[in-house]
Parts: sequence; C-alpha cells; structure tokens
Amino acid sequence: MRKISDATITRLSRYYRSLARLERKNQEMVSSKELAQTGGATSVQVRKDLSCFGQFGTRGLGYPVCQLKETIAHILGLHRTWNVALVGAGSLGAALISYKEFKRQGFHIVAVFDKDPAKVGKNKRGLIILDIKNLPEVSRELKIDMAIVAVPKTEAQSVVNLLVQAGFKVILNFAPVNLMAPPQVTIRNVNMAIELEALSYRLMAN
Amino acid sequence: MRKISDATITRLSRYYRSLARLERKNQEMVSSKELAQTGGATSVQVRKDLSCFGQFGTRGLGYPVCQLKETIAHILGLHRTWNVALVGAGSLGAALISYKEFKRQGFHIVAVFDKDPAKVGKNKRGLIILDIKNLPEVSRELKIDMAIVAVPKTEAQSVVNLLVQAGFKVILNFAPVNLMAPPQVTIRNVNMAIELEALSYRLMAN
DNA sequence: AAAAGCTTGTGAAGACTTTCACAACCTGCC
DNA sequence: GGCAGGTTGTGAAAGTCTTCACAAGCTTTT
Repeated sequence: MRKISDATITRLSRYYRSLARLERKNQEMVSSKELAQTGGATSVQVRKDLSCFGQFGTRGLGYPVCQLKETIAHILGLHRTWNVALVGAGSLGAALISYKEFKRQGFHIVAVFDKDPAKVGKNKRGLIILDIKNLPEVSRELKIDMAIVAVPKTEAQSVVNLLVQAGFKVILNFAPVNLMAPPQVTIRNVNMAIELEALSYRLMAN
Repeated sequence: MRKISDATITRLSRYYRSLARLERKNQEMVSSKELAQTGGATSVQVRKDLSCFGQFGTRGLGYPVCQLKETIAHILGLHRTWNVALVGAGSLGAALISYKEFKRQGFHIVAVFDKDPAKVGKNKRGLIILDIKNLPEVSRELKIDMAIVAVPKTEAQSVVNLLVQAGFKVILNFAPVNLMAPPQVTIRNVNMAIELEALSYRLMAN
C-alpha cells in the first residue's frame, strides 16, 4: 500500500460525517459530487481519496451510503472504541471530558490524570482524578490506547516524556508548545492560539 | 506580494514562540538552524518562509532575536490586541475564556454570547453571558474583530450565518461540522475529533 | 439493442511545497 | 590583507498534492 497523505485521512473523517448525515436521512446512494459539496472538497478529490483504499462506487450510480460509511469507519478505526487517557484536569480537560463528539466516534476518556495533589481524588465530570504517578500502571490495567495532553505548556514536555516511557504511541497535544518525541511516537498538535494568529494575519493582509 | 501559503503562516507562529523563548533567555542572535530545531522545521524552510517577507538576517551571524520577533509580530498582527467574541458558554467556552495563550498573544475575549435564556445574565469566568440576539450591536460597540464558535454542532451553522450578517470576516470554529460561508469570510476549523481519528488511523495502520 | 445520460476510476498535467546546492556575505584570526 | 568557518538568501530540482481529461461502465429510454 502506498503512503496515504495526512490530508486524505482528514478528508476521510469529513466524508464520514457527511455520510452519517446522509444515512440518517435514509439516502441510499451518493455521488462524489454531492459528497464533495457537504465535505468541503472537490468531486475528483473524493474519488482520488477513496481510490487509495479500493473501488467502492458504481459508475453511473455513485457510492452506497451505508456501505461506504462502514468502509471508512474501518479504515479510520471508528468501528471499534478506543480508550483514551486525559492528562490535565483543568478547564480544557473538563471540556474534553464533556465533548460529545469523542464519545460519538468511539473515543472514550477512561482516566484523567493530574499532578496537583489538591485535585487528585476529586471527581471531574464523573471521573476520579488520578495521580499522574500512577499513569503507567493504570494505562496498562485499563488498556488505554491513546493520550490527550491538556496541561499548561510548561508541563507538556515532561508529560510527553512520561507518556512515551509508558509506551504510548500516539498523543494529541493541546499545549501551545513544540514537543519532542521519538520518531515512532506520533504527536498531533491542536494549537488554538496559532489558529487565531492565522486569522489575525488574514485581517492584517486585507 | 506573492501569495503566502497557510503552512508558512502557521510556521511563523511557531517561530514566534521560539523567538519569545530565546528572548527570555537573553539570546541575541539565532541561526535558521537553531530556530528550525525548536520550531519543528528545517533550516531552509525557516529561511524560505522569512524570505517571503524580506531579508532579516546577516550572513555568517543569523537573525537578531528581538528584531525578528517584532517583525513576525507585525506580519501576524500580534503587535496589537484583537477583540474576540465567543459564542457558546458551555464548558468548551469556559475553557477558552481561561485559555492563557490567547491573552498572551493579544487576543482578548471581550464578550460571551449564548442563546440559552437560563445562561444569559450569568457570570462566566468574569464575563456576563449576553443574549446572542444582541450580538450585532455589541460587536459594533465593543469593536470586536473576530469570533470563536463553540456551540453544539446543530447550532453552528445558524451562528455562523448570524456572524456573517453582523459583518464578521474571520471565524474560528470548534463545532465538528463543515460550515458554509461566503468566500470573503474566512473560517478556520478546529475539529478535535478529526485529530483523534487521524491518530486512530495511525494505530490501525501499524 | 442502441443511444443518451450519469458517474466512477485513473493516467497525465499542472500547481504548489519542500529540499538541494551554492554563491554571497559576515566575523574573527593569523 | 587573506584565509577559515559559519550563515543567509535563492534559483533550480525534486517531491507532493490537486486538478484535468477521458475511457469505462451502469441505468434508463427509445
């Protein structure tokens, strides 16, 4: 299998959402053109993206909504649930625990960690905050697959080091800082400030 | 001026952060190589990115830290403050109000709106929640420059319509849904679920 | 059964980004 | 001054991603 670009994977997620909506509307078939419009892409792009994984459509008809949705779910790993650890029980952490879309797509936050002794033991949206020291054992016991980092930027690197040591292979980081990790560990960054800065640039440029 | 790619702007933001850190360490000069390492890029990329806007370095020496930081600040519009409206006073909204990095970079959330009458009038982290009906006037009065959408995905499109009508030109959207807007309006999406899905794909692939 | 109307799948072209390679230039040392 | 060591700035090459163009194939109509 040739390498799939990150952009393609991101678009697949969007197609998946569009397909889910079409499924709720009981639409049976969808053309690449229609899927493109609701997914913010072009019809060729939809077809090219899908062609990376096989041939799922019928010429003249389009793609079967349910079936294509299931196919994408399997490609992205959405047909199963994933256990997620959240590190950082601040307000962003709280928001992430409550974030419905995670649960909807099968991402279950099953443990929250913090290093602040004042927080450890407290209940946060239904989860007991655990001491970050126990992260390695708890992760093993609960079979946690991925981690979300939502700590202040000063703490982020040490948290990542701990996660790497504990064997985590993928990490979603919300701290606005560039993190170092060995190449076999994938870190994705959500940097909300950078997003605003790109918008501010847009306002400056016009 | 030729078109600047989005990737370049995003990297400039990262360089800016690295420069700020070097400035705190009182480092005077920095080479593209060093800037690249801390900013997660290559040295050539740093130089190419900067060369879009002018020549800021000295051969053999590198770039003056403070001066380059200021230059980037001006390019990105970080030398001034921006007034930001937040729509959606849920837990994500609360987290965004408290998010320090926004304030640090000059993005001030000066108003929070919600459509829920039960929330309107309440205090959220120091801000009184306003009725979304008043968004147009309040935005004009407070000279609000940009908007953040942090409402459930079912509400997002109607909120965006309202924002567009009120004259907003740039919007940062956190709702996990594809939004439609006229071409002169820039929408940036932060879709946390899609980020996790990309990670889940990574776990599937290996 | 042939034609018309759609739509997929894909090689090739085009556009955009990144990387390479190197001239140009600065500083410090001999 | 001249040389060594280091770094920028940039045209060109390489690589990646997107768009174009069109054959292939399905369904409906006549």
